[in-house]
Amino acid sequence: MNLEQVARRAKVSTATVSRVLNNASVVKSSTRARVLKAIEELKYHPNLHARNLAGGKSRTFGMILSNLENPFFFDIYKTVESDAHHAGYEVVVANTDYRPEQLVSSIRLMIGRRVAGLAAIVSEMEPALIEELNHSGIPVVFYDVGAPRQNVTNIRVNYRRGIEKVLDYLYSLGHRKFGFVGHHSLLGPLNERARTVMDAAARYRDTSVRTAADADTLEGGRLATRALLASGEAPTAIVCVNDVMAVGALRELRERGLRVPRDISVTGFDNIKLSEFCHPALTTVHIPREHIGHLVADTLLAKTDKASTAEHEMVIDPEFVLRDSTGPAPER
Amino acid sequence: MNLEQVARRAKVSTATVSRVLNNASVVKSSTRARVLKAIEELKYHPNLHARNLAGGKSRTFGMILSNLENPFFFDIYKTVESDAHHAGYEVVVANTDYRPEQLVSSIRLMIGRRVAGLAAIVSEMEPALIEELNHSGIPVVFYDVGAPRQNVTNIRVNYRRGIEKVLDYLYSLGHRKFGFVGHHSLLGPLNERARTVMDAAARYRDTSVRTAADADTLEGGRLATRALLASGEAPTAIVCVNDVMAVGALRELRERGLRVPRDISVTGFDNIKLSEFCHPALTTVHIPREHIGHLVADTLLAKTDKASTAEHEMVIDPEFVLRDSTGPAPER
DNA sequence: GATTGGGTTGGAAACGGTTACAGTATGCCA
DNA sequence: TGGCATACTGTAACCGTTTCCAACCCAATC
Repeated sequence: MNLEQVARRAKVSTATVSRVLNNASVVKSSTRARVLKAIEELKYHPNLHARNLAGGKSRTFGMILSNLENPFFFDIYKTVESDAHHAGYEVVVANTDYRPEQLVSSIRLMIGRRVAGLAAIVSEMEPALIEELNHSGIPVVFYDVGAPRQNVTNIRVNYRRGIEKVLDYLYSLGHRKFGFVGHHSLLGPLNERARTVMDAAARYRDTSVRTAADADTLEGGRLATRALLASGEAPTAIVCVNDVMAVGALRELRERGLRVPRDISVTGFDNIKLSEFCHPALTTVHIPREHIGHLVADTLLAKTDKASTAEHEMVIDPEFVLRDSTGPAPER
Repeated sequence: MNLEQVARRAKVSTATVSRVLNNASVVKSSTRARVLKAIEELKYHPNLHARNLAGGKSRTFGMILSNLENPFFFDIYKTVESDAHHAGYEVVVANTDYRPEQLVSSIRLMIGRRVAGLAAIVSEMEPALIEELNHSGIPVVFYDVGAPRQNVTNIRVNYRRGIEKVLDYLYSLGHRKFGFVGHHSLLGPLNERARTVMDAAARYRDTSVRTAADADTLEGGRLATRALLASGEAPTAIVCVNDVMAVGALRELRERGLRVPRDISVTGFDNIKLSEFCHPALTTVHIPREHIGHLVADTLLAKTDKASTAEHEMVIDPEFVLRDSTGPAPER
């Protein structure tokens, strides 16, 4: 089922069929009709691999994400996909599950596919990989990764500011003992997130912080919280690295008969839809995922369409969202 | 950056480089080393399009889902992806958002990609599309779609049984007025799900059912519940088409000061992780998504590897899961 | 020393499209 | 009637691989 068969059936050359398919240049309308009829009759579907190979172009963006199950990543993906689709591009996704080797193989795959652009929304990235990508000549957008480089746009969220807003608020409510619930990939020595909490808390002389980590899931949040409570004196406020884990934390606390926020306060991060629907609704920090998605899509499209005029670094300031999971520190 | 350049650098022919890449047949180890070195130095990445074209095979499965955001679909996807990856295949996903035209274009795209197999986990599918797929010769696995056909395996969940279990239980608790929260795509005339509720409820003379529908999201569940409560006498139990919408329902009820399950009962469907983590934990129906995922992956792999010996129809029986969101019907 | 044959390697034809370029037909004008 | 745009359409090279088949090398065998 290839061009030649269609051509034969329509009694034209493959070139003409190709022209009809790309509805480019001029084809006599009677010929076009004949070709379309043949395509229809044969249920012909052009081979995309051949097209990409011959055409040299790719109308496909790649997107690599740490955890598509987390609405934070999903929302970004969805926006990018929608924008790209609108512009005639399609998007293929890869999920790394926070596994570095998955990241490597996904990137290789994307290069092999000769995608027209790549968005990497992952928490950490080896410099060597960035180098490899750079060398491939594929336009790349990173989210939250180190130093910007040529051909690479970096979008970063001022995570530190967000955490500080949370801690300031909790401090003002009288909280002095904080617990931090994170996930493994965020607690590596290179990662700034856990450190941010420590640093921010350190601004106040009289505070203490303990941390526990697990996977980036509901269950993970629950287990981390359990670990946190099992070790030493209980905190009066639990700061979670994201909303999903915070919901897991809520569940563990409820099970232990602790009432939120009366007995203990909890905060999330990201402001995913669920944070508004769980009980109690989460005090959290809003990260404008749609905005980020548009930014990513715009950047990719701009980079492929013409010489890049796009910014090379964009910083986004997160917003504090007050809901029902935080309250005054209980008296002792 | 193509085979030829690598070949030139390693002073061999392209055929040899290809052999090294596919580590097939025999290549003298000294030659292989030379080639690998050249590949490394040039940061060469084989062009997958060319590979697929020349090789005629594709090591890629396609997967089309109604709503990847819903953990129900995501869990199936994840299992398939993992199994496929294990067997050396990759998976490309497409999300239809329940939009028929998206489904059509996704299928066309998959055919164009010449995927080695396709899993369509979508709620409805035009016969003409099935025909088109069949004609393409691509092995296909459907979930929950009409009559089985040649080259097509169908996996279906006995949804009716699940709903019946829920209604029987609620009935035994004294409930007589049910509300049904569904979503648009499931309320079409062709769809059996809404009807299932009606039918099952009709077995009891003294019941009444009203329905409301919205999208397959937290917000949708909330709005549908609101619509349900706004119209006439309130039901004593709300049966939701899936867990996500049920969590949305819980939220709306809480906001109205209705306590679950004291004032009103709520049930979900699917048994996603969240149903255990929300408050109150949802009484629901378990659908073995991992099992389904393995089934899908196994079927696809079996179909591509050899002549299909796979079943052509598999039916899965769902299990009732009792939790905290259901209780006796309140006295009037 | 010629023959044989296994282990390696190279040449070149696909795979299914795109596209630059050349060719043909048609209509219009001088 | 010949010349010449103009509007289509066909020919064939090329995109980057795989793979069949032939060729080569070299040691073992006769």
